[in-house]
Amino acid sequence: MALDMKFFDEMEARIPKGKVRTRFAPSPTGYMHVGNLRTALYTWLIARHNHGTFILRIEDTDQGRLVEGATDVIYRTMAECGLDHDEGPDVGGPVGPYIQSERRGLYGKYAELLVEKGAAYYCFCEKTESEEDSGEWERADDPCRGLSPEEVQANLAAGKPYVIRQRIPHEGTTTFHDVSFGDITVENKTLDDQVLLKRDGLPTYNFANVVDDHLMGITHVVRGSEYLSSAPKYNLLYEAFGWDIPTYVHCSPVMRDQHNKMSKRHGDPSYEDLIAKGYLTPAVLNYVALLGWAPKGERSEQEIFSLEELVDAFDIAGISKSPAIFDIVKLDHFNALYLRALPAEEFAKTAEPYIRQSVKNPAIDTAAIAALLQARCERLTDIPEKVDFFDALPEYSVEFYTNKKSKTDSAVSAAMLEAAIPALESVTDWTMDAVHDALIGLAASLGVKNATLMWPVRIAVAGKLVTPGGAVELCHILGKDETLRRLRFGLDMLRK
RNA sequence: GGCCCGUUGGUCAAGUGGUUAAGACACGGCCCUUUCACGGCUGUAACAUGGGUUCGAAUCCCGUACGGGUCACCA
Repeated sequence: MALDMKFFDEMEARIPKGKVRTRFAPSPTGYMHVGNLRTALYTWLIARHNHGTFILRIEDTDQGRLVEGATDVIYRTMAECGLDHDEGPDVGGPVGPYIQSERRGLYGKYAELLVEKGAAYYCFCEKTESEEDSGEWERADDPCRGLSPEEVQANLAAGKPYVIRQRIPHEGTTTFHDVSFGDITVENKTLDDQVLLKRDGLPTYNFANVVDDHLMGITHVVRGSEYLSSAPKYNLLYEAFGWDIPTYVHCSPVMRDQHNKMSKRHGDPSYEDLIAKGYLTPAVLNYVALLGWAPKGERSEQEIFSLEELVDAFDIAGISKSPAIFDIVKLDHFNALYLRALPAEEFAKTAEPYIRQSVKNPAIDTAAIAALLQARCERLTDIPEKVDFFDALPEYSVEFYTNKKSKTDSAVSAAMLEAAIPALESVTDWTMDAVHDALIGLAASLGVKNATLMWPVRIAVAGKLVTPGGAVELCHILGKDETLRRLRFGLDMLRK
């Protein structure tokens, strides 16, 4: 069979040169887990830091695992995170198509080219189960490796189904270089003749990657460390084609604990889950960036990074070799920081729906509540539970009135409420200042410390130990009538 | 089992032959405060292990242990 060499030359001619080009290449399996997001981020950062091009490519060579709507999740997540791409299925570009299933014709041609060059061969064997499943570790040479050209032609002519396998040399070693792991050398005999082109004519992940990364002019390949051990085979492929080898950046996995990767199966949160749980996108991105990467040198103490700052600071050398455990508690901390850094109006707007989940009373000023909440909230989803008492006073225990530091117990609290009620009744203009002055003045005239009066008032109006804001703020937001009603109710309770 | 990789406090991590071994989260204490929180100060806590090399090793070499990855017509 004669290969159309002009075709290959034309493909070569399309490849952009000279600029950094990176790609995020997810499989549309319907779930953007944290490790994926981190890979996307790092890949994007390398492109942006170097004023290069960022490409989105969809790897859908496994028809069996396709999930409906999965590509939309990818597009949406990338857009929400601000990880914009310059080339991709939706925006096009010079080296498309950007969906592997639409490139299917290509891979066969390149596989045949490899056969021509002697670096691959046709295999007509039945599908075999994996060695691991069969319990066999020793792998014999594939019988088709030694087929004569005539035998191959005969099988082909007979229409026998086939795959194309890579012909790995039995002798020698292969060394490949990774930016974070350095040089890794393996003996070729430990590598096996992996399938390049599957029986269905679609390429395997490994082969599609090599072909597409080359044809798309990718300069830096960022991927998980699970691909580390197949990397030597890539080198052999690149060498057989006579192509330049891109820079490899392998990243260790994001773990859920010491032993397990983050996974859907374990119920670990995806990006979308985190957002639904009340985390802010920039906080998630900031935290994820630091899971396996740290700034070097003088910036090594910085932890808070906007996306722009990351673009500026990101350096491949800072990528860690060892796996990092995802710590939701630290994410909480980052989220709290981002929540607090929001302009007050924006926080109020963001928090409003969460406040309204439990505060239905239209007379209650949600902006005032938001102002109290901003410095005391780690997750937006914590809000409804924190503010539910504004609508309805919860049932609470008299023991709440006893607090050592404030020097209160039931008797003292009763006396305080008894004094507070008339003092607040006489406040005509229910402003924050007026309520404040009335209560502080009362404490002074009673000769008790502020806390001794404030504690029982706060308990009576909120019915909770922990509240957003102090007694004065809560009374002010609740309004005069409701405040007095609750104080009287508390007093009754204490008298029983 | 073979091959490959990794190992600094509970967690994320700085550190590239000479440091009192940063910083952050979490945890404890103190201060501030009308509670909680915020903020400020402060404390506990680490170089897996055994050998080398070196005047000197968290840093370099070898072994051991432990962990991870991979050995699919999945990615």
